[in-house]
Amino acid sequence: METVAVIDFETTGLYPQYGDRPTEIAVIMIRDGEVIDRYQSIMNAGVRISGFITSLTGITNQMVHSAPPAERVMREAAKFVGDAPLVAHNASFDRRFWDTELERIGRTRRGAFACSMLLARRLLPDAPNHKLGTLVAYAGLPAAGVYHRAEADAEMAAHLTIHLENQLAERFSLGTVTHDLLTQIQKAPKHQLVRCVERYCQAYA
DNA sequence: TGCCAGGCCCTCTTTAGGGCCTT
Repeated sequence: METVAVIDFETTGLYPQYGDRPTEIAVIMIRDGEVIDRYQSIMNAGVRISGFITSLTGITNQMVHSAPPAERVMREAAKFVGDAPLVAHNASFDRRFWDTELERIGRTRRGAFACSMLLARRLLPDAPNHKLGTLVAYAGLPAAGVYHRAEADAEMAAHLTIHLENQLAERFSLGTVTHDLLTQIQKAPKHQLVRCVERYCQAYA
């Protein structure tokens, strides 16, 4: 599989359109089933962190106060990702922050997003739920550190993505699993997983 | 925590509503 960037944001809240900003980002680069590189940084976006977010993530106002500005961190992160296609757990959330922060520095996203949660709903339908931590435990993957910190969550999402690729390759006897196939699967109706993979294989055989 | 989203899925559905998942 091509090199893919698995990203995770910690933020001040859920809604960039209402002023929420990132406090931390991590990017885990994976290729051929292995982690090959990583980037992580806390960032200062000039927005106060609530007590709830500090209790959730452990990231304090003091920590971001001494961190580099969000614009600098996002430029570094965008350069690190380059043209690689992206993956995030519940990607609709990270995609909104990624696109909003890139717009702030005058850039636009180049790679498509795949979502490990949507993929897990199709490939691991019997999991108790499809939270990142639950899926990591369900699949027997190693916990990568403290939940709700960007690097640990991105690392676990990366291992989950690799696991889902392996499940897909094994189930459908695929030599390689492309990021494009992942985005096709997550867009297909849940009950049409088999048909979606078959169509993809026929089109690119 | 606030009661601010969005895309997906399920069902007591389709002229709808609620839960999941992310911080």
